[in-house]
Amino acid sequence: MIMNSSKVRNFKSVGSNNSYENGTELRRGPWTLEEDNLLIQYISCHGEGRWNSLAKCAGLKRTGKSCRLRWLNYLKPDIKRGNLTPHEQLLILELHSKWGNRWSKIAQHLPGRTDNEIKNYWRTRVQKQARQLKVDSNSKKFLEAIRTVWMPRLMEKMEQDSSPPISSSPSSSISTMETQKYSTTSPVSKQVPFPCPQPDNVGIINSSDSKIGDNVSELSEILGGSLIQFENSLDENYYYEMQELVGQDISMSECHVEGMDWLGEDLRSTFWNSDELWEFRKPEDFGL
DNA sequence: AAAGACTTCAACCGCCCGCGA
DNA sequence: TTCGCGGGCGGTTGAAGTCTT
Repeated sequence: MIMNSSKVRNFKSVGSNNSYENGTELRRGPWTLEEDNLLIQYISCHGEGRWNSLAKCAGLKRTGKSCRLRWLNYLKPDIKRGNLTPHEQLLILELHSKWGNRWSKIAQHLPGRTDNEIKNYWRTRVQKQARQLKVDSNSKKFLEAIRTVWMPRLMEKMEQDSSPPISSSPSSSISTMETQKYSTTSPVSKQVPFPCPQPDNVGIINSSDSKIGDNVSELSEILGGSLIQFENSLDENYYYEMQELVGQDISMSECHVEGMDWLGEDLRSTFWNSDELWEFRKPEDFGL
């Protein structure tokens, strides 16, 4: 895709330090179609790398860094455009919980997605929710919320998108079982508001011939089995830990904190974008 | 319909690291 | 050993688009 010309930014003029030795002014700001073509053609002939000399040789009045960024984030043929799929969002949430702001590392596990895109997603979607909840996006409570609300919803969405409507085959039962582990409506997940990573957990997820099974086993592989077997969390000690953490009573049967329904009916009925997932985004809904 | 507020995301910046001379 | 360069990374910016009042 070529630069959207309707979104042209009027960058401030380039300062004296932004020029070649020969006095040629360097361009900044949005790339033109012509520049994109120059870059694409040059790379297709000579390959990537040596970005500074590449910029000069290709006749681009850009810094090497700018060329590199334009290529990697926008022009590279395998770049995937468009909204992140639920599976990709789930991966980002999980991998971020594991690695933090290591965007490029996270991006390595999302083919066609760039670190910049993932970083933007995190800042615009995830951190936005944290702001609305008036919690730090790295706080334990917010991470809980991600795990107990957002991720189960993503799993549900993944299943919705990928599973055949009804089937009595063994593979579909695996898919259903998998969904139950994250589903907000399943008895199990309702009882477990806060699955913590347990590295020793194995095989939460059976591989199956269904798409969701593939996605999930991929996740499991990437995360080294750190996804949670929700059943494990039914342990009483865990339950009390959770109580202490939230500082309120949690009903084991309803995933319900006194005075607040973690996953109220309204929420359960709302789909699908991430904002909808957080319909109850008022801080008090989290006891914050 | 208009104006202001908010969101998105491409692009830039500065820091850091590795490598070769 | 040190210096310079290339490249990678995470954080930040800001114009355009969208939403809300």
